Amino acid sequence: MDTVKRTKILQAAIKVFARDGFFNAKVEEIARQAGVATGTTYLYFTNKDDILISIFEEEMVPIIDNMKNNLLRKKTAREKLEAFITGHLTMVREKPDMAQLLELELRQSSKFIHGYNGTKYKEYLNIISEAFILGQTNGEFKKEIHPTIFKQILFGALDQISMNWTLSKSRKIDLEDSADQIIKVILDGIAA
Amino acid sequence: MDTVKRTKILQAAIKVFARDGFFNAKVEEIARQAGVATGTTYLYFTNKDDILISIFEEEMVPIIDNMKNNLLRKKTAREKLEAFITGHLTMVREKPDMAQLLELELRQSSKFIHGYNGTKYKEYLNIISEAFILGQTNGEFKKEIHPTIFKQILFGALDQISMNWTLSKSRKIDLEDSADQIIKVILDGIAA
DNA sequence: TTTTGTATTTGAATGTCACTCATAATTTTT
DNA sequence: AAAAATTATGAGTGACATTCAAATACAAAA
Repeated sequence: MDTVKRTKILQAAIKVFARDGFFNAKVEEIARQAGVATGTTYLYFTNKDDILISIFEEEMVPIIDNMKNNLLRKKTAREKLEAFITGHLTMVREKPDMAQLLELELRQSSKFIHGYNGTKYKEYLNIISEAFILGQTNGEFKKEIHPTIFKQILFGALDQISMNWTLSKSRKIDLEDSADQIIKVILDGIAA
Repeated sequence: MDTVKRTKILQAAIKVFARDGFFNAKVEEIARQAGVATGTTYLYFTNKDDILISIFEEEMVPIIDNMKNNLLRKKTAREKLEAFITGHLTMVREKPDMAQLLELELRQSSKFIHGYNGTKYKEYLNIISEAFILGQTNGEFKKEIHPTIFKQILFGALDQISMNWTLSKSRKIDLEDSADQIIKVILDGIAA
């Protein structure tokens, strides 16, 4: 297994998917940009979906790493969750192409939506629940909220905001601002 | 424009999409189930995506209607938001096929994700922000939170939970329970 | 009723890919 | 350097979505 060639194909795929979208991207074009024949692609990946999912799994590694390190530096659970929220949105703002791939294109892959047990996806979400559990243990957070549900709530909120920003042509909404608002709502609630 | 035939095709499409998924569904099969020729489908819809989006737009009408009526009966803004949350999850539980279509298949449509200015989608989300604005006006909710961001936070959370439930084979998680948790987190925050 | 005109329907044909596989090129082993 | 094993190639195949020339149904006029 030639790792160099595999990586070349993945890098080409990132470009092509970002430019044309997953659906319109042609495997032939990915191969061309990677400097290999169409068939070669299928020696390294089982199909087009597999290319996309592989991009996800591999791009998530440094993202998860980075996020975990950042949270390590924070003392309270609240600070950790705040760091997750701002960190996620900063990532979306600074790497919009990658964000578009992970947020939008990935969801068009049938294989991803159904039956995909993405380890990296789970790992990313678990950063949230771990911080939350810490907060429950040390008395910062309410005990009656289930960590598994909480991580879905927070991630769902973040994801929706990110997606909207990525989709909006103008991108006039300030993501820093959105981060503050999410923090306020989720951590403090909306009651006056 | 034969409305009867159009409806027949849409009904057939709902069945086929629910059974085979959007991606695997064949237009020929939809036409067969509707009792028309393949080409006829294209007299009523511009393409496969258009069929799916039309289903969405039309199925959303009674859902939106029903939701608005329910909220009308509630007095406080908090009660309205609670009703929205439980209403949405009840719908997901009681019409899982339709939920799967609206939550999962729809997002695999490239046309829907990009550039789709879904009126009905917006209308549904706006129910949230209207209730929220009411709460801000009458002093129930904090004034510093932007209604547009709030509706995305709440819908994102709801959607994530719904999607997970729909995807999970076992469906062992109780959606009633999830509703309570979302209400607690979003309305009251997580601080102890 | 027949004819002429119009709107609707049909399904075979077309075009576009994802994916395969027989052949070729390259590398490794003997 | 020949044989064996591995890797790469790209023309070919099959599966649809979509189209469109021809057929059919329908309606209005004669």
